[in-house]
Amino acid sequence: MASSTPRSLNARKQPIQGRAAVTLDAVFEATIQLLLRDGPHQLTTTRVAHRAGVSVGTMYQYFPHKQALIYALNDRYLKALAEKIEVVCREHHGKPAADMIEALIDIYWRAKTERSDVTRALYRSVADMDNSALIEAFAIRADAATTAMLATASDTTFADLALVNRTLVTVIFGTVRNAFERNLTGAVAEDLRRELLKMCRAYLTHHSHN
Amino acid sequence: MASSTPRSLNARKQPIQGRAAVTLDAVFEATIQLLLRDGPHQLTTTRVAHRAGVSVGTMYQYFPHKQALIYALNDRYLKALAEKIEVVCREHHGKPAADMIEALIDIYWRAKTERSDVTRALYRSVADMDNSALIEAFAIRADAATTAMLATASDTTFADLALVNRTLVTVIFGTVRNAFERNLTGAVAEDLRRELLKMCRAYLTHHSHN
DNA sequence: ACCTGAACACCGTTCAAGT
DNA sequence: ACCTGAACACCGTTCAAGT
Repeated sequence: MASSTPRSLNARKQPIQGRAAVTLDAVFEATIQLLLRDGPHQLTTTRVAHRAGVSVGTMYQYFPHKQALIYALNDRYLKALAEKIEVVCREHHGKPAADMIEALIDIYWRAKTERSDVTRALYRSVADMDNSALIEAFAIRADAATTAMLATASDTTFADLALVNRTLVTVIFGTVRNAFERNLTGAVAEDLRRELLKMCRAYLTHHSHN
Repeated sequence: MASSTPRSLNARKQPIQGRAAVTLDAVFEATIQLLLRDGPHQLTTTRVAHRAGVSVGTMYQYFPHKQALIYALNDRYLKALAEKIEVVCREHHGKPAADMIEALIDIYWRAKTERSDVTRALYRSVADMDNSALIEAFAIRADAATTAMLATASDTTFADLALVNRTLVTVIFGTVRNAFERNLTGAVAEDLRRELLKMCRAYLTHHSHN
């Protein structure tokens, strides 16, 4: 009884009417813009509301608190990313395993790098919030997509598909994140990416040898 | 001239006298305890000061603002981690490359997992703060230690040591972080760790073949 | 020389009053 | 039915007053 129930991070209501959807879009847009321009520390509810052209009270109709707004923003981003991964995975069904891995590295890397300012802003915004549910939802979709893909590899069958898949996904996503955090760019980043691919391929070869 | 100079994240003064060092320790201890118990959102300067048994004003003598406190906390943690890595690397000079990698994975994994609550609290605390300087300082120390180690491998020489080293370090650290973020524990985590080692070894073999 | 804590500006959140 | 924004509690930060 001593522990307080955490407040829900879900949005308070769904945009059912068109007007509400427009309002929501404006709020999201204002949030990301302010996040990019001034950083998470300067992101206040008043400023978001003002930039979105609504009152604070209206914002609180859609988001029960500030964290829910940031949560929703990250949710949007991760859902779009999961979508991209699913598409690429589907496109590579039946291809050789090495090609699959290359495509996976490629899409994830590009998605994070294309708008590195947005990626960075979102990474930084997410702190001080319990984002495990977001991470898990994303991981489940990504795992499903890559597992389904790997199962159809034209040149390899895996004794333990789930294990190999989890390893590859964790290594790739983790490496990209870390490379990003370390600010590796340009030629250095390209080299790393090539080496990551080599590494994954060496792992695949090793597994098909067992 | 339009951009504002960011406030320094460095501590305001160094603890020169013994009393000050004690005070600083109390503040750090209070911070980590509150972070663990209530999370970063509930971490207020008033509460930290109260728990540390000092006044807010005193805290502001040592830290120019709240972020500097969190920055210093993470700095301590990363310096201790770098220290551990340096020790392990030194201990493995002259060993086979595969053993080196195993030791590196082991120490990093253990350091993050041993007090997973602390690791998680620090990850979450760091947001909304520019931590790139911290990350970079840590990366430089880790890179130096692992490069020096790999250069002495008894069974392998590397055509491009810097590249291989950067790849290994980025992959390992990134994977551990991602595994951690995905909340992989117990047998699943153990399996992943074993696979990560296999993968790094396969990569090493591939490189010595070239 | 160092510490204190009331005071200030501003933030997150609410809710009575508007339309 | 939905929106507004003044009001409230509380936070980060300062600084005159203490020792």
